[in-house]
Amino acid sequence: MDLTFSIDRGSPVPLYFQLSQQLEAAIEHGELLPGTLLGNEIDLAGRLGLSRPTVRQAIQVLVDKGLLVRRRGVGTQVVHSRVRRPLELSSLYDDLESAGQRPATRVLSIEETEAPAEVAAALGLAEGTPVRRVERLRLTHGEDPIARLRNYLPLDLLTLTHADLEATGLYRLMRAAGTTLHSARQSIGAKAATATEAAALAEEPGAPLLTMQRTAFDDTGRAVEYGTHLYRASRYAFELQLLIRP
Amino acid sequence: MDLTFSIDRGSPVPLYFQLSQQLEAAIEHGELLPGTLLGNEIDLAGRLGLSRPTVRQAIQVLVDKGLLVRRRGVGTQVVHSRVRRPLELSSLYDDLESAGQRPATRVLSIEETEAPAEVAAALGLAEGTPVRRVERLRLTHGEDPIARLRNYLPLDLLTLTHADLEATGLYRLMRAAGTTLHSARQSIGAKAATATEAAALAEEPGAPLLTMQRTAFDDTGRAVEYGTHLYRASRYAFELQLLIRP
DNA sequence: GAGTGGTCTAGACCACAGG
DNA sequence: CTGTGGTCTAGACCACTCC
Repeated sequence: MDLTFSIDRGSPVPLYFQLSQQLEAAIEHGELLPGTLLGNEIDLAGRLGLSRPTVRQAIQVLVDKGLLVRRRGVGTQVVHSRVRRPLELSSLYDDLESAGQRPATRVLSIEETEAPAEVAAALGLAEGTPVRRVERLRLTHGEDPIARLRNYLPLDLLTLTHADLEATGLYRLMRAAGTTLHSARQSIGAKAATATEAAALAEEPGAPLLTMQRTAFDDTGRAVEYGTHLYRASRYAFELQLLIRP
Repeated sequence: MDLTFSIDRGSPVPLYFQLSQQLEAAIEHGELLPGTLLGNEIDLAGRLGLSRPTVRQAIQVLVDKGLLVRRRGVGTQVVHSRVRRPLELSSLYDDLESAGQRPATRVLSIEETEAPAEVAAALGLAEGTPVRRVERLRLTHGEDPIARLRNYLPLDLLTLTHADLEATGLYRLMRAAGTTLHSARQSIGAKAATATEAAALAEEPGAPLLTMQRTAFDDTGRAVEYGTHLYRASRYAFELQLLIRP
């Protein structure tokens, strides 16, 4: 533990966050190897000119990320590799964010419709309430289709254009419109492709498809998006990492 | 906010945890309705005879669970319904824990084999290292099969018997043997059933199956279990809730 | 301007792990 | 026994939101 961390008290970045970022970088770059003890919190605080609660807060951030483990009477250790680069919300970020980079997006339609029962229930609206429906195709570099994405949104949240959606991704647009996504609930299943679905996705009828339904909630717990998506099983899988609460 | 919380300083339960539990119960029972402001932290601390950091710690627990939202300059609010009862790690708990309750388990085999490449890579062992392989069938009340579960474990972790596995579930057994699960990494996909798989699961060949591969890690980041499982898409879906980090 | 959460300090005592 | 993290206190100043 002869690493040096530098804390800049003039920065607007919180001290605990400066420290946690530098710790994370050191772990990521292999300067802190798996199993390494971090040294006790009080010494660390003294060396950095911080108080112990501030150091604890920094460490807690990485414990929450699964990079460090605390053991009472022992110390704080770097976790034994592999639990890295979480890909955290692969599905959600890949679907909603996707800044028009790797996978291309083709917008099939943007329409105002009356919410079917399933959608109304998910969004907490009355059946038949007008909502916006967006259908998109996700493609690999303009070639093979990967997924058909169908999203429903309340009308008052934002306005959508084909150009925006093909350039920027739904998530960024919602964020720009002032909506902060906070949590989401997903259900992942599988089914055999119907003839229509197969045609849209360049598969054979009966081919296995992954299905995903998601409801996303903002800050206040309001449902701001419901999506029901289809993925070609031959081209896509959901990666996810989870921490287990004791 | 005329609720009364009682803090017992004689209890071994941490004060912040006593408070967070009572808050959670109040929310769960509808005594604190969605949207309710909690009242500022300093007053709350004063009323309870606690310090502000302790109250903050209690609130933070519920923020992490997605039950409360903090807004600077505004206050702390109860989230607008629906984001409740997370089903948190449905897949993992359902698969590993399963105290022999709802879904029945039939143990097909427990064998010592040499780790194939895929398993060795996941567990961080050399290819060909001896490992324990467990195959189980998950059934609804002894009738229809739901899933075929295949797990690989290092030999030194614990010993397994058919009786134990049908009664208690792998997760509990590992815990009893001193292993604390800490995090897991999963991949969820889909495929068409082969003839063999179809026969085991009472499906037609070609029927869609959900596939899941999982590597579970303990405290120290050591890989302690690798599983590759098949679920009948007609009977099973993964439910999961995730929080989004800003 | 008033009120809120966000951050930070400098201490303290306790519970648990290990030799 | 010593050393560790776990909890807790009583303050302080700041940044933000809303009126």
